[in-house]
Amino acid sequence: MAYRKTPAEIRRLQAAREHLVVCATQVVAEVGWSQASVTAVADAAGIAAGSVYQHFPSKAALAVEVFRRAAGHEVDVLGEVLRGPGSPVERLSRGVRVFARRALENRGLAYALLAAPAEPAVGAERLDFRRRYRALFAEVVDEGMAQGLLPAQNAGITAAALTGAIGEILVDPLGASDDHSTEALLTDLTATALRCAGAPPAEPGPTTPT
Amino acid sequence: MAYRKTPAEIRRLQAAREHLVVCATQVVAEVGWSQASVTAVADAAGIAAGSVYQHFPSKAALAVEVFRRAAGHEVDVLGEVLRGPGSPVERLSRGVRVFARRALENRGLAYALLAAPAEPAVGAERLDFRRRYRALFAEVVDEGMAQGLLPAQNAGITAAALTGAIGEILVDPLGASDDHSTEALLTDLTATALRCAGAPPAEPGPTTPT
DNA sequence: GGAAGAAGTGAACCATCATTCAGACTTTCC
DNA sequence: GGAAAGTCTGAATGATGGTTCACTTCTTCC
Repeated sequence: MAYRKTPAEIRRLQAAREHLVVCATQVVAEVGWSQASVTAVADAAGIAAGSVYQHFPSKAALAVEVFRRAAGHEVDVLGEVLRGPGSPVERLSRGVRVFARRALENRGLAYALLAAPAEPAVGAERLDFRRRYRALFAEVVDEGMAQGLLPAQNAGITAAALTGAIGEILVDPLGASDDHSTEALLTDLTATALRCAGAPPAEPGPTTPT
Repeated sequence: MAYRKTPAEIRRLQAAREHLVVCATQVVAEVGWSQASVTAVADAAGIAAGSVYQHFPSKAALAVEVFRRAAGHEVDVLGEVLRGPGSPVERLSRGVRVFARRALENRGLAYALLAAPAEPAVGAERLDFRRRYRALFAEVVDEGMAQGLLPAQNAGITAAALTGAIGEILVDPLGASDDHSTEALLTDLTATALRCAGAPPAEPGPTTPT
């Protein structure tokens, strides 16, 4: 007989899928892609390994979904800051700060998104993700140049440098751990980013000598 | 009975080992760590898979050797430029150019060294490798500050930004392929790097091509 | 209530490699 | 020449981990 799923059932399935994605994201943030086996993820979500395949055709598909969600959110947040109010230089400054702060506050996830070893499907997503980040930064740099606030430069390269710098610091965080040194790190990083874009040096902030 | 290997035999074994490492490096540069199976590497070297274990106790050990060789050479080359003649700013400029040019000219290897997915043992080596790169850059930046050529800054972060920027451009090379755009890319990248370190923009004449 | 369809389970299955090892082949030394 | 020691081979072994599937449990609908 026909069997049409009741709305409640549909919702339940959606919720189960959602729960799976959320749990998988946590697992990935904690142990990285390479350790996030189907079994580990299923366990974390409280379902059997086989049930994962009710929601996704393969492990890779689940991984891509996890990545897209998390990465998309980060891009959205950064985009809002970079396209928000203020001069291009102010927005750039705030954008770098937000990007870096979010990364440092959820380092596991940030590392997974930016750098952690992953299967090819995720690697492809990551390329796109980085490209979008760079496009956002480049847009602001271009605006800054148009307004005469920034010197002539290759905005794409500046944007790549900003993304790379933040990623690099994430991977080996120079021993930052407590709140104070995190703040100092953010300040120094922002200063470096502004110099990198050629913005006139702001008021001298606290600089941690190497 | 005792059996002492004849000098010729010792040389032969050394050469075999050497040949294996060289071939493995080529394979890694071409297909990446993840595709460089023991069989693939052994085939490339013209020996049986089992013979790899005459020279290395495990695949990881071979991978580490491959990495150390290639990475060590890169660090040496960069170190020579950065510690060579010229003002800190000139050296920084030349160093970035050399680093980036070498990477772009052997992109497969550079990608393997800097970013490609790899087993944990190689990942650990890579951390060290990046740290050494950063230390070299930071040294020059510190010198530049000491001589009043560069503004006060966190040299470690600047160094990280330089490393990250070059790596980032490598991973997604902005469509550069022919010689001219590669040169343009290097020029733009060098300019970005100098800005990043806070070097006065109009200062240098045409930088010495490597 | 009960038949039919769908979702959930988890042990079995299977593909992929790193690693081993018994036997073939080579070199040393008397 | 030949025995001992070493090197080389490549198929067998073993571990890992994604995927499947026969079966159980839950939902829908009459």
